[in-house]
Amino acid sequence: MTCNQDCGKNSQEWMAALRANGYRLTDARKAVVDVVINSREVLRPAEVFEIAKKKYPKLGLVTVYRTIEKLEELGLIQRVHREQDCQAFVATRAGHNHLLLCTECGRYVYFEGEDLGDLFTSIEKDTGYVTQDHWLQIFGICPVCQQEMGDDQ
Amino acid sequence: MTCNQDCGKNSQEWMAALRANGYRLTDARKAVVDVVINSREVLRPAEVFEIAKKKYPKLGLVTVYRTIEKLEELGLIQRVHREQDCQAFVATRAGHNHLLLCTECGRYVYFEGEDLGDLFTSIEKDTGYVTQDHWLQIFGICPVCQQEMGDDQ
DNA sequence: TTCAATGCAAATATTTTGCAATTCG
DNA sequence: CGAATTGCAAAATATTTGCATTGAA
Repeated sequence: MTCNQDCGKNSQEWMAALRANGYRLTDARKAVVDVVINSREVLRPAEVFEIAKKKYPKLGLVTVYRTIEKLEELGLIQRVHREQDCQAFVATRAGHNHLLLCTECGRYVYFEGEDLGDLFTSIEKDTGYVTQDHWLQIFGICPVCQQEMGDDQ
Repeated sequence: MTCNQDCGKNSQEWMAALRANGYRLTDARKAVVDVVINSREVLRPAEVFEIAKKKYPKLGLVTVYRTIEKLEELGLIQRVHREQDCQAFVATRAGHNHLLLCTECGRYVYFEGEDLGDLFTSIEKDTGYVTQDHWLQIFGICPVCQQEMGDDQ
């Protein structure tokens, strides 16, 4: 089972990564991993829980939180910030990519960022700050939601 | 009293804006406005509360939340998202500017963004999304914290 | 004088922690 | 078998709401 954007990752690799870091492969973790890796949308813990519980009814919300914590620690997922919600996650893609997010449904795609190196250099000179990291995130409406919005009108 | 970056705004203007929108000018609001407009750092509601209470001891935390809500609604302040904290605010500056934030102390400066128009055009073509908005935010260490870190070592 | 605004207390919502039972390796 | 993991319940956080009192206009 590969992830939604052909990012080259699949749940077996994620489970292997967990194993390699000394974590056990439990059914609860498999359920959470499957949900996150296969989602086209950004998901919040409660959403992961609802979906994963269908595959693994014994699942507890606490385990979702704890599994997310480990996946984030291993760099397999990353937190996405949106205006009113900063506890959503997506599968990480290799390299420094940026997110384009649908504000209607949470569907996301990665895009290659501009080379902002020159900008950073000039900002460091102007401000005296040493830059460490940056976020570039774009919000919009995905094709599916455009279609649906058109249908409604 | 003007704000920390000579943004051209002062607390009287903010109070006038509140008044113009039908809100009353209370001592509690003056205290909150003064704190936010004069802060060099991004502040969370609880921090605003602690500082503003010194000027106006009767202040309640709830009033801070409610005042922040109104200031945001009027576009006088904007919410800042950071890795583990998305309920911090800064005075808004005119135009589309981006934030450079110190990860140590929360000090911030605005910088003029690149023109990302071309990027948006090409992304819309590639993905089928219609873009609406974007965040570009840089994290780093401010000159003051660089100094302090140097002193410690 | 009137009604918006306040501040307390209580209610919500979200995330974390303690712990006994379970399960992976 | 032993230790990591789980899931429940309870605790801790953060934010919002209800309401009687206060105070701006």
